[in-house]
Amino acid sequence: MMQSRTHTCNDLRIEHVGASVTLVGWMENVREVGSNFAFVVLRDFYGTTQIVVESEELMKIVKSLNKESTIRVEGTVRERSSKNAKLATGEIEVVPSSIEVLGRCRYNELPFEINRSRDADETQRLKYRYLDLRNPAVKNNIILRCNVVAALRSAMLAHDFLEITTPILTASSPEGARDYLVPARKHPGKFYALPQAPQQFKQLLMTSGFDRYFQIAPCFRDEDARGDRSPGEFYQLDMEMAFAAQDDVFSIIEDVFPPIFAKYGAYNVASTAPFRRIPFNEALETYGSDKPDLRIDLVLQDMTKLVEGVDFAPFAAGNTVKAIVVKDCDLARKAVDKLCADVEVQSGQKPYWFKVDENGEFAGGIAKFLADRKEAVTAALGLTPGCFVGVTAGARLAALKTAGVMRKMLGAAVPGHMDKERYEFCWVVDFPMYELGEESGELEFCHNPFSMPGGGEATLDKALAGELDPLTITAQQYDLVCNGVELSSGAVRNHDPDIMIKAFKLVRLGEDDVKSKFPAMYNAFCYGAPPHAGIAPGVDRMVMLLAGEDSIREIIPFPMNKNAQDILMGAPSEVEQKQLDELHIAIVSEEKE
RNA sequence: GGCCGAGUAGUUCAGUUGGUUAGAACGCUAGCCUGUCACGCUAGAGGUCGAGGGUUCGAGCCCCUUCUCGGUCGCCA
Repeated sequence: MMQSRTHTCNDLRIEHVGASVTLVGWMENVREVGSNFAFVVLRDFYGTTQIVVESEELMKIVKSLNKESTIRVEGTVRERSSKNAKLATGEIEVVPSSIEVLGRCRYNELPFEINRSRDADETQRLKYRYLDLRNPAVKNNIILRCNVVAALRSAMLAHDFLEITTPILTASSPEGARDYLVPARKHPGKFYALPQAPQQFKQLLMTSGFDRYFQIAPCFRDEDARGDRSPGEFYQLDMEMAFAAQDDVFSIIEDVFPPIFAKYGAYNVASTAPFRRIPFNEALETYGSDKPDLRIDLVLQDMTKLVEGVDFAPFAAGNTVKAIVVKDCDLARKAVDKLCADVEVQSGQKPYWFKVDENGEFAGGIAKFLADRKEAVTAALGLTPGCFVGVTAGARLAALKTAGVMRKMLGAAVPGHMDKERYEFCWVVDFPMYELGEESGELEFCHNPFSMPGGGEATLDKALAGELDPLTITAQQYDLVCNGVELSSGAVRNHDPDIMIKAFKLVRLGEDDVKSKFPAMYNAFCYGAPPHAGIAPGVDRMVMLLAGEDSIREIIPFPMNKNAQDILMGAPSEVEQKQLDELHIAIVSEEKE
């Protein structure tokens, strides 16, 4: 057993003094403090241990090695004459009798210094991810991920959920995100698709009589990346419950999540079960977002009526005007301008502002437009000297969303309005079932056509009879939101083929469309389906929140870059003509305009 | 695809109004150093300033084009 070790680099303590030990690991650093005298820092997965080299012979070996080579050290544990309290193994050192080279590092200069890899350029880090991951600060996020997944799995099993895997090669689905397609060799011209989510399979499992299903499910969507959205693939804690309603799903999640956040989170948990439930419309009106960050204590106020008749174009009749009042705000003019510019970049709409000076007078920004109604505005918004008022105006949704962006930025910029170091959960409920398509102007499904409408069949009947505006129909659909991050989306499903047909009829689709678009599910539901509901929290985003990271790439072992490329492995790549031929695929060169 | 930002030594960055030989820190190489632990000291090597074109007596800096990366919007039932 040549490469076995007696201890890890985090094991040895003062009580081991005198023991003969064998350690293996990476040569992290060499500190030469004299001729034929040096301290070698040996690092393995578990920690670091100091090796003291005192002989000419061993010094020769060490000097012949580049840092990050792997070595095997046999020697004796000795008490240090100068101890290092910052290190777990800081009271001892190992005096080697032999040093064996296991894996030579061929380069004396690395692409980045291991312990500072997080400062390196991201492309560089991804290209040398195996070196990046040697950095304990990087590696720890992956360990955290493993622990969280294990905790989720055991919590779900404890709640009597069965983990069932579903196909990775499946059929392309007509709705939703862009699919990743896989050509079918045995079926020229036909394609498999990688699942965007196991949605239909889990609903089929419910129909099959499995009462509680879950899966740490890989999902594939060919859509562009974001800071909190990895391109290509991600993992969900996908779950579904038969004979269940919204509250059943909520209570499982409220049972499973808080202990895991408490144990593994970077911050203390703030929310306890039951989480706050905020109807979609209220979330939009109060926070300007359907994923409100409840760590921020600022709320939106409506001032549409207050500014009626004001001669300022954005306040024109028909527009919605929202205000965010920040008390005791001492943002400098420069900071205000910067904040407004940032809001405009993120929301695509210009925000406005004014201040209340120490005499209660309006000053700066759009103050002059409001001078004639100072008292009314002061009273309605509850303004006091020292207030900063952010104002947004425009079409209702645009004004609300811009205000939402401004709320987040003010919360982050003005001290005292956001306690970052906690987790604030809430459920956003009662999403609208339908919306008017931006291009078509026609009624369309807002989100998931599989959701049960609020009020069920009766509501749809009324809408079909023209007695009810379909835009007021809510779906029994819910989002789990934590710190302004959409952790999860779920719904009570529509398990009744008749109600399904009616739901589709409202968007001008017939029974045939339902059957042809979702044949397996439609047919299955015709054989007696249980009412069922579920949810699918994103594992990557959850770990990101727990790790306190801002980029999703920090918690993925081998992430792709923004452009969905794996720099390390060189994917996507060209393939051999033979492979294309087998798959009946011809590449058509892109025409340049 | 739109908008914004970035690209200078192995790495992270600075580089003034366009003006001599493009700098620093870390890393690397060599030498010195027997208690360092971000070791220290001395010396040294290391640059297609992303690429292409233009303006100019002169471009890292100004203009145009282009590539790459990041952020953001679109997109993500």
